[in-house]
Amino acid sequence: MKELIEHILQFGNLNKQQIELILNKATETELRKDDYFAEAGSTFNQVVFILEGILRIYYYNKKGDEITKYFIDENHLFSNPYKDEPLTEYIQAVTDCKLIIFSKKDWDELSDTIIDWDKIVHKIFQKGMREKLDRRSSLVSEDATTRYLEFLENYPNLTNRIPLSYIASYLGITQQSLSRIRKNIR
Amino acid sequence: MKELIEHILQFGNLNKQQIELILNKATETELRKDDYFAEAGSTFNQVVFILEGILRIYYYNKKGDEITKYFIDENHLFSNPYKDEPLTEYIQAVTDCKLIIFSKKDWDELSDTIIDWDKIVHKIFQKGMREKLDRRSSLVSEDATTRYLEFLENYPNLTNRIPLSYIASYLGITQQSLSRIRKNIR
DNA sequence: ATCACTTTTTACCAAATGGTAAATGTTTTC
DNA sequence: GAAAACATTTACCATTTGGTAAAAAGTGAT
Repeated sequence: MKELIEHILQFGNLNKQQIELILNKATETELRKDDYFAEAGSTFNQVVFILEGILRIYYYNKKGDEITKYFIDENHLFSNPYKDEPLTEYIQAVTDCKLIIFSKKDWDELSDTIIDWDKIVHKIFQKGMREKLDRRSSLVSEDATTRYLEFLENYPNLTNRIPLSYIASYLGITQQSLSRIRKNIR
Repeated sequence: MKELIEHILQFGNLNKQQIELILNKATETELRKDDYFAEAGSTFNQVVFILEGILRIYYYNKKGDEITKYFIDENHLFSNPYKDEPLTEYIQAVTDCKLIIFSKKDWDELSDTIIDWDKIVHKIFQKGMREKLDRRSSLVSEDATTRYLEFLENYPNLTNRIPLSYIASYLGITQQSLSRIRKNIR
């Protein structure tokens, strides 16, 4: 659980008691490769920290293609930004995963006992959204080769752990195109 | 200022005193078409509400093309998600604008006197980021025609107020392509 | 090692988009 | 209202990407 606390401490200070409070509410769990953490149509009201592994968030467009919206990897927190609304996306384990989970209720109640909790949480998720937005922004305005190179920069340690087809669906191209691009880069 | 208060009230309750507190810190200002609200390299520490007009946020990619990251229009709040860091983007008025401005300091101090202020603010900006992310997501995975049609849905009342070249740079295509697409749709 | 299964690479042609340049249309300024 | 400045459309061809299909490479189970 050290990783989680270190992660949170980047966004604000906590004393030992407060850290205890947080850890008391945490539950560890695991996912196998290809398992779903959550599926479109369901709701999920949890806050999740990835100790190990990679998740991908994807949906289907009108043509029926799988579109990968983003990946989340080790040492990142995430939750459902659309609180009680049913999900429109699938959240799937790309590799085996170890997760730490909080119920949204427990997570929010921490603001009763930890001053600044709301501010810390705000910073954490604000940063997460910002990163996702910035990464996706450049996907629109560049050609496929550039997009792939930027993907390599943005997710340097994910490349060899994710099937090519997922990366292609993240970049908005076919896997054939991505394969061709890889070939031309070398 | 009514519009601003109504906007905030969508995200939480405020009594009359609290509304007063907020309005006391607000300053009105105007921008002319093509004026810059902020430029890359500068910092900006304000929270802005658009009473009238449209702003666009853009940057330059490696090739030197202007890339429009997003538009912000009437009745939306925004601030700089990268607090004290220098901007990498330009914020420009697409039309004449009327704005309400808070200094970041004043804005944040409201949390001393308004319980739940942090939570309300969190919700507001979370929603803003979510919208931007969702809108950009679909830009990656669809062809140019579909992207343009989605733009029309997402920003129905902006289409005729924004030059075609800005829309094209938002969609990640050339203005020639967009012109061709427009022609084919009719 | 072999088979079944999945993932990645190739190949071919069709379709979409980009680059350059010019023509047309619209707005602003004097 | 003419000239200048700016925005949009059109046209031509080059390049990139997609669609379909098949081959090759990789993986896991027996």
